[in-house]
Amino acid sequence: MRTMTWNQHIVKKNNKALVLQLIMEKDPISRADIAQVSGLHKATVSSLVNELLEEELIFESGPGESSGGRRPVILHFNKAAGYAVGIDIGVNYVLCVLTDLKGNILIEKNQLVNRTPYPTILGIVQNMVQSLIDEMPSSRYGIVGIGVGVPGIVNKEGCVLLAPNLGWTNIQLKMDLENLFQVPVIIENEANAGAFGEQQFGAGQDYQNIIYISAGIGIGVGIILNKELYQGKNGFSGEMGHMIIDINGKPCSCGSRGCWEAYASENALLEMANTDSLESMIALAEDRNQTSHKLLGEIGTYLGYGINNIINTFNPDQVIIGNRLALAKQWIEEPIRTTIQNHTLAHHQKEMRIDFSKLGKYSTALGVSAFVVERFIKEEVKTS
Amino acid sequence: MRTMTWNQHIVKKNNKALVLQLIMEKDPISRADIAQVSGLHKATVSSLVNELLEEELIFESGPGESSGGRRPVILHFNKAAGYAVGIDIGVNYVLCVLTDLKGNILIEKNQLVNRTPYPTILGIVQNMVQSLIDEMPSSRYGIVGIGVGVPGIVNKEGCVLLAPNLGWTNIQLKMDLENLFQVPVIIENEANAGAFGEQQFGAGQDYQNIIYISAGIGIGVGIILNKELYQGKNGFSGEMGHMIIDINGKPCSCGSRGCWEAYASENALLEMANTDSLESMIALAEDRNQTSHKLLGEIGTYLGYGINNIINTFNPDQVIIGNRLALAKQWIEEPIRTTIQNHTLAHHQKEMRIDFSKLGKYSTALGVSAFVVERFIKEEVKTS
DNA sequence: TTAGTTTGTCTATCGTATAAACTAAGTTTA
DNA sequence: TAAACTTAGTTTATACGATAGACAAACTAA
Repeated sequence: MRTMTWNQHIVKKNNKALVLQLIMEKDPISRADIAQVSGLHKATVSSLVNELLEEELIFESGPGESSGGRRPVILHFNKAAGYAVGIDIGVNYVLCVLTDLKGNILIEKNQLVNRTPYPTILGIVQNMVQSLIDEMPSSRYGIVGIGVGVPGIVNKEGCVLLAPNLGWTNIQLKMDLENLFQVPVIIENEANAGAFGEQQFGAGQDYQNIIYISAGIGIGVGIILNKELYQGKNGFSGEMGHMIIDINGKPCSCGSRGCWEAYASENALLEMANTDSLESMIALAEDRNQTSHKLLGEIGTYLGYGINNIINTFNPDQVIIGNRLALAKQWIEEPIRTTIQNHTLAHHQKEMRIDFSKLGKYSTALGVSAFVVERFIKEEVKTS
Repeated sequence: MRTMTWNQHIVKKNNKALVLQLIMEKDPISRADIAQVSGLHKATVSSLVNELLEEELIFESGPGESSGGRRPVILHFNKAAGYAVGIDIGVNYVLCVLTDLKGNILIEKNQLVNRTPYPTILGIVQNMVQSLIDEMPSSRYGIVGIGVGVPGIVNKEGCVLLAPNLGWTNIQLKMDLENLFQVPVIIENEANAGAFGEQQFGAGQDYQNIIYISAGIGIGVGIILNKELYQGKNGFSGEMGHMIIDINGKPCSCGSRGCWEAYASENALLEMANTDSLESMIALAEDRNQTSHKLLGEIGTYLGYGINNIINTFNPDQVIIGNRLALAKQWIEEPIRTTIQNHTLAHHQKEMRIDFSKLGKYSTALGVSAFVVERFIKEEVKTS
């Protein structure tokens, strides 16, 4: 056992990370501002900033506005120092984005697929990533990594243990992609990635404890506590789609009964409606079709039951509803809120926000891209 | 805004805390061992140890066994440097313990109460604590604090917002006790405290992510993630007793329907059995009374449903069942395990432990006492 | 002009961890 | 039994990073 030990190197590393983080967050910022806001001495800031300049993680632009004395030198985060690839593998699509270090999408590739055996998907991914790399502008660090979001159970070693809707078991996705592209690869569950995406760039930027509900064909949940993703012992946390909300309820494909996702997922909706597309349901509802309206409302209510459980469990700052069912916001928001009001403990409702995804279909891809960038920054600041 | 900044003082503080923690954990330990296991240089260890000796947080005993050279000086944690008071306020009792800094109980006071208006309870607590203080051995730091576990919703400012089974609302318990005894006071939800108690001294000592189920008159849950208590935004986390497990189920006192504690708590059991004591139910079961046996089994099954939800949500290392229903371990363990096996996702079951409380009725009192000690140690190491 | 202010750098100093020499006290070996 | 080796712990010198404060640069205000 070798416990965490503390020395000056750690101090420097952390201060450097702090300075960089401040520059990233408040982009046009001067050395003096950093010193004031961080509490570090201006000499310390100066030396750390100079190192970051040499590493091209930041750059200077001309002098800024004077506030009664010498004009400050304005610093910027060099979001183009490298690029990250974020991939969202869905049941009938693969979405692939190239982002800069701030999560802006530069290039986007989207491909529909009808069958999902692993070799097929791996081939598609390989082609998409290769074409992103070919089109990518040149930069100091190039591709800093590849992130992939998968609708299934992923362990901490980047192996997809089970993705029922893709028909995958024990897929060594991380290993395969690292062999193909020789860059760090991060594999995450799609809901975990979506949670991180919304927390970094979307609806959850101002909050500490966020539960993100990925309500699609199934339901998965991403748990952000104290701004960090909680993964559980093996990385399997958030399988709340298989939370029992009806002990005598209908059987679920997982072998249990009364699971939340058997009532509140897109699949459940389509089954109830006996139709085959969420979009057509929404179109019908917009045409004032009473049945569609009612069914969407029921889905909202069922979602509300599960969210009640989430709120009473986690006492979060915010619950974010994302993925496909967020498209039906107009029809499900009201029943969700009503259900919460009627069931959830009063103290837990105070100051608690329920929001819908802001990133839409990009939540997952941007989330994994952000994981990649985070790892890169941590590694870069450390080794110098 | 003043962000966390890093300097040498922090380094020293953390290293000192690390050294102290190692001494606490591996009690008979030498300076050389600490250096090896921590990775710190032996000179550093030596100087930190000397400071801790001056503060009387540790002490030396004679030389230990030689391992081929000079004999090491054995260091011990001075568990008698001060004492903590842990109080568990239940619906019909107040339990009050005096512990040393390692959580050993020196004195214990137990008092049954039949009604629980706040002034009455406060008076009882005051008397009990005062007599503990009177009987307490003298020590360098004396009483380092008082911790109280309460069956209700406690905010982070130590105010009991709601304790339905005690009939309390908005009780300024922390303030009142600090005024009475002039020492730091920590108020916590009973389940949170129990979780911490079991993690520190009981069934959960070897695990990182633990969910402790306090199954008593109601059900509360304490959440330990990465060895730390998770409290949520306001401190209200873990109200999983009011997780809906049956959407069309029976009404609960909270105003909702189908709450877990309406099915799996002691209250639920007594209602089903139409009797008034868990102990008599258990006695009957031991006399091979079929009805009692069956009812206890049903409670086990219902507990299992909720634990299923917990495991799928948190992917914990361990679930600990504590409080009153743990007394019925013999009758409920089997149905719990069967329910999990039949419902919970297979990957989540692997390496997952389900255990029963080891501290019994002391979980909560020892938990709050441990909170107090933790705060004291952190404070002591910092200021020097 | 001149004085004051703000930004940023440079130099000296301080605090902490570390390396290495050293002392202390044992064990092993010839 | 003495010499060589081992291990424990301390002392002294050094390295490294943050900080304080002096300083220079570049601006504003009067």
